[in-house]
Amino acid sequence: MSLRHALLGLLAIQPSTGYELTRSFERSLGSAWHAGHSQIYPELIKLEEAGLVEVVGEGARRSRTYGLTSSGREELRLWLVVAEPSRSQRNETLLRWFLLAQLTPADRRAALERELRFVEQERSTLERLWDHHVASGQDHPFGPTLDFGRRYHDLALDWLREQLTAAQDVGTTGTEDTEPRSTA
Amino acid sequence: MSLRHALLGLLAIQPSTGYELTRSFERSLGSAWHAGHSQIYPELIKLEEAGLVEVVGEGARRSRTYGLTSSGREELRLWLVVAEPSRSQRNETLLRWFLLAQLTPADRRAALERELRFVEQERSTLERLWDHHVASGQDHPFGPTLDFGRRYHDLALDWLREQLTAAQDVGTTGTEDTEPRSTA
DNA sequence: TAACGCATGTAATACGTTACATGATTCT
DNA sequence: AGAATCATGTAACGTATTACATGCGTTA
Repeated sequence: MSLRHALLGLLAIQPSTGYELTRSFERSLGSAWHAGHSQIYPELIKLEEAGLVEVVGEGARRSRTYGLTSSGREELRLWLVVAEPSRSQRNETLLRWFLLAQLTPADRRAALERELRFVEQERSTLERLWDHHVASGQDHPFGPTLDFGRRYHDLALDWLREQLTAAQDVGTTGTEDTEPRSTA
Repeated sequence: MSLRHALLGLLAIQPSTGYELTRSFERSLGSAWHAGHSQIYPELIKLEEAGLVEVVGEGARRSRTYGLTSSGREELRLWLVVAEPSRSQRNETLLRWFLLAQLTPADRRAALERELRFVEQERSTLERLWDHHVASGQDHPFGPTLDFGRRYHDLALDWLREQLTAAQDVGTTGTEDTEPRSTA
């Protein structure tokens, strides 16, 4: 039940509307957790019924701004410090990377090049955000997160480039270029 | 629908029973995707009905070994090379790390120390697996995966240690140790 | 023969995605 | 006035988790 705690975490940073939370998932928390508005609005109502959040303001277009209650803050603390973490992950990108070895060298090169372009794109987006963060001089709560993302993408780029080099060596040293790595 | 492709990928490495696939998720693919046996057995039946896998052998205790059919191999190829990837992720551990900034410095230190112990443990397990892999001289399909995991864990250790140092500085330079970073 | 690990299955519940649906406000 | 964006909601469907359930084969 991590959606609940992701919402509490975002509301601990600042009170927000469901709409703003939806964008925070896309912009700040996307690499750790994903949720769309159709999940967020019902969950906010459940959190309110449970007394963990409360409406702290209403604005234009029927919007409600939610904030943490003290028991919401305590629940977040318990989850982060006391509760036994669940370590299970789902990362479709990583799944793809780990299965690329099953392709022919030609297919593998094509797939690796697509992944490289994707990661390069993401990396440069993060660099722009990072520059902006540094220039602002603000101690934004997602500063460390941004830095982690930059380093992760650098690692991913190195690894993908090595895999691509390895796949190119196979394809240019006389080995058949159309045979799978393992004929199983 | 990545479970389907994760299974096809594992069966591309070698034909396996549902039980073996369950363990592969724990041991090899755990950092990319998770699935338990109660999901795997029904999915294997659906894959068989769809003609993507077939029973290639039966063993003791009613076990069936499944292998890829040629259309299963083609489906895997299409997914890896042609299909538009879905990039959404869920990583509860990362979610926790990104929300730690919302805790008091004391709580944050406690949580970071727990995370450090966990990652150190994982890292040493990977090192043992890596040593074994290198010693075996075999070109195992999860060799690159293992290497990625080692580097990722090194990055995570660096980052966590930096966060811990920062949290300790806050707690030892006269600042209140029991106040949240942001009083929101 | 008891315990353990292998091997499979299903039912109930919870969680997540996609599609449908509506209306308010701002900008051009 | 029309388009874009803000802002919320729900229904149907698909996926995942937890708990329950059974039986075979090996080893101590």
